[in-house]
Amino acid sequence: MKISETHPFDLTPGEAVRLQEVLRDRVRLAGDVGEVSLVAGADASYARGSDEIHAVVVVLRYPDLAVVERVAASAGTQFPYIPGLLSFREGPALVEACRRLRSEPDVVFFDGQGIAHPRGLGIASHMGVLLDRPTVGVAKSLLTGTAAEPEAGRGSTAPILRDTETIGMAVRTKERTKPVYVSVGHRIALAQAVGLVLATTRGYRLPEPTRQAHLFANEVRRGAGGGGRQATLFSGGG
DNA sequence: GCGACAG
DNA sequence: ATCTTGTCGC
Repeated sequence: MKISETHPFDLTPGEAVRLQEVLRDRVRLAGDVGEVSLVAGADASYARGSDEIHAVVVVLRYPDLAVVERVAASAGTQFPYIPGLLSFREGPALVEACRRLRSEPDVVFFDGQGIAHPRGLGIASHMGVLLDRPTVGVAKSLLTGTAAEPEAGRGSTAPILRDTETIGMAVRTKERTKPVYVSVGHRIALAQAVGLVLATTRGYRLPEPTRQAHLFANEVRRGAGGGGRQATLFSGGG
């Protein structure tokens, strides 16, 4: 996957905030992804006290959700986890993993917020701008904004509000389970983002692209004796 | 000033 | 995010 744009990541928290305020104006909240044939999930993993980030991207064919490609990249970081600045910690490894991808997914799901962020630039939006590709934020909890509890049934939604503005959607992907929080990353409409999350969920709380990325990231970390690269490709099995 | 706070 | 066994509920 081609990286459209880049910038330094070794910034101070203050510089990172200023960069977010510049990049947020580049985010596109609309866009029709059209016919979807490949959906990717990206995630990162790391050991408790470690600053070695293991990032992965897993590409699934849509709508059958067969895994078509997996790539991983590991990178050290000095940036700590600070709420609101997650992408400055996980971003470098994620960008490198994206760069190693041969596939051109129609949309990429990231673990965390899109525009449902204090400055409108969660990790999904940030990565979307750098990749210039449609991205969606799928978070397990809220960073900012409020949302009512969606109705009990799978597929129910409730808007994530910041004042009167809808910045995302709480989505019940599985009954009797806490909802996931979906927000536009870049170049996609919220309704289509929510539709894709529901269409790629199979019996678990998290959509398959995200879930598969989660599993693979842990696999990479466990087996990464400090190494850096690995990639796995699957030819179409249909 | 205090509490909240993606992963 | 990670550590970490069993356990209660569907």
